[in-house]
Amino acid sequence: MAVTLKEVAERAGVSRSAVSRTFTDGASVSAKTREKVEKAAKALGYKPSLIARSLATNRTKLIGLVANNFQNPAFLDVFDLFTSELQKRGFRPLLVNLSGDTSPKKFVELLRQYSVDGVIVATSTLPTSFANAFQTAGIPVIHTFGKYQANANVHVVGIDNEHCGSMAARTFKERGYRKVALLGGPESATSTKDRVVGFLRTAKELELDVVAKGFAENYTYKAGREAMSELLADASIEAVFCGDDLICMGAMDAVRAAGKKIPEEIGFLGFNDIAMAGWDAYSLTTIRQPIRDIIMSSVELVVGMVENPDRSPEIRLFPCTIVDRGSLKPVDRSGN
Amino acid sequence: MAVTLKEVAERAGVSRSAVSRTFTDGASVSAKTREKVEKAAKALGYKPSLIARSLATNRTKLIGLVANNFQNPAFLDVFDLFTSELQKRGFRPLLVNLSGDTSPKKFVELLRQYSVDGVIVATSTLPTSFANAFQTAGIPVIHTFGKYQANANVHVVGIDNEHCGSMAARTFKERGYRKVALLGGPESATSTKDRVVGFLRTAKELELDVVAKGFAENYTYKAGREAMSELLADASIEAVFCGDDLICMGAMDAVRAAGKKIPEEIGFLGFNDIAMAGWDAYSLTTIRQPIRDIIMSSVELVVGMVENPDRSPEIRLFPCTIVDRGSLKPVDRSGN
DNA sequence: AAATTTTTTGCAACCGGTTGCAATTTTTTT
DNA sequence: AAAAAAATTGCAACCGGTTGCAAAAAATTT
Repeated sequence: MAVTLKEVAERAGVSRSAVSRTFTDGASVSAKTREKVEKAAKALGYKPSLIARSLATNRTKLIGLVANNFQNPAFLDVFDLFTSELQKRGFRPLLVNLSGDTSPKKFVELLRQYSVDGVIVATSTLPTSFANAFQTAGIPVIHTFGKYQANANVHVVGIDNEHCGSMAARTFKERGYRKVALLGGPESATSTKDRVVGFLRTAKELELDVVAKGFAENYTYKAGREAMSELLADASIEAVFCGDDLICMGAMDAVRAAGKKIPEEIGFLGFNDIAMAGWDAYSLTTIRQPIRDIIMSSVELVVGMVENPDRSPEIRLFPCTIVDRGSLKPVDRSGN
Repeated sequence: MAVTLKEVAERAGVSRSAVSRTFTDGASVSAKTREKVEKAAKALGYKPSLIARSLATNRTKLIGLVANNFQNPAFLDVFDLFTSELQKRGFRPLLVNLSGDTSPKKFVELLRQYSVDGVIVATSTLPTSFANAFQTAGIPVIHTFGKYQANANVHVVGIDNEHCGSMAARTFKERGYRKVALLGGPESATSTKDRVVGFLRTAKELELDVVAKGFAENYTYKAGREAMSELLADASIEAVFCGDDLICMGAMDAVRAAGKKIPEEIGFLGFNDIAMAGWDAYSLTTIRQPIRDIIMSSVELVVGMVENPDRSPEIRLFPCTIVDRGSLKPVDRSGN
């Protein structure tokens, strides 16, 4: 069906190698042959088969993108950036939907069978061992949104979750809140754990009173709403730090349904800065995670690893920033 | 690096063909040989290389998924369902991000080079010629969310947009609205055009007064908000039919910012039923597009085409339904 | 113009599988 | 038990490229 190397070679009156070389960069062909080949190729509509090339070179230009959070709007950016950035560099994403199934083995096998050149594991809800499994199998891997570990043996790109938790506590202090609550994402996520640690530590240092603590079952509006309803029993909560914007919006609506005003009676601080956080109906003050930087960096790293597989593991952490909208009181200038 | 057929054959003491056959379903091998081979394969950790297989069989089990709307939450479901459904059937999605670039040629080349077995073009904002280009190139293609055309030469899966527009008009009539407005998505999208046609036709039949008409530049909250601000000049609007939930939410906030109450002073009818439509702050009455059915059907079709490429083109349209929440008045029972 | 160096070219083997075909083995029929 | 039919097996060619190597051609040096 498709035109092959051989046909081009025949038409151009050169060897198959010559044709191959004109389509391989870095290979040596004289200007004359190149011209003949290109003419013949154009006439025939020839494009080299990447499959055949992959077999011969043992490189596929395919990058596995494994994710398990297909329902969070934050992932729209992730998909958009990943795909367009890989595309720009001549690679292609092979999407793997992990939902539910978390045993690494199967996925390592799968991606190995497709001979992907590298893998980006984009999730914080999976143990670090998941990404490591690829490493062990000899597949270059980046753990995006992964957990920072001093003894890293895998590239990690993300944020310092502990520091972000701390930042949340400091923000509450600045705004004059005393009795605060924590409404985290799934308790098993490393990102949640780390933020909790940072938040509690700093809250203690600043003498904030953590009067309630809860976790949403997953990163959804509904889970946030439900978890908040339970927390609401404690009437003294002045502000809530949520582990995710979606959860936060659910929580806000639970609070409003209970007849409380935001931010007058209760304040909210979200996490991620998804598009909806800017919507009037929520106008959420939130901690922005620099998704763009994280993705760009991950792509750069994975492509780098393909070129140089035994580059030593790196940790890249990006700073988060507060995006101030209307769900927290303004900074308290009264002194204290 | 990886274990190959040959090594397994040697260890099992059989020919390479025998090994190949035990890993190809439908091939004939005796129970005895199969056992020997499987044992050797397990011991060696062998998995057949899909690349090599692809080259030999001219089948890759890769399905191109081309999309250009990575910012709409409606696409979260699309990605989730597509990937998991393909996965279930032993295929894999190769994602193509079209953002901006709309000349088919380049993408046909690209997907052809990767020898994808089929392509799903998931967009209503591209001319039908885009999907046709794959068809012409001999690549099985499904145009999901595509436009119904009597003289179809490409599989189309989606909804009857004209009918949905009509449905919107009827809904307004039922609820007792007279002066209505239309706030469509991008004017160039076939889905928008069709909905407008259906809406206007039925509005006329039912003697509704279409007092304003506008189009958002793209499927975003912001575009919706801006477009609505302009429409708002016409003070007589009683209800607005929006071409997309995101646009609709933007429009609602524009209206609220102008001090009008929803649904008392102005009603809204959205389109798609994204998760946020159910959020308390919007509680949007909307026309639900059965994404799940559409995707499942698309996947089934594309896989079907891979097996039987000259299956004749089919149109599959699924019914939309009204999801009644709080952004429209209840049905008017007063008689007219 | 001959000798040397550099560049270009084609040959042939290889990447890791599949598959048509003929030979062999096993099973069924008579 | 022999003959016929069916199932299994291995050989070898093939899928469509790449690449090391030696020969040939071109460019440079003497």
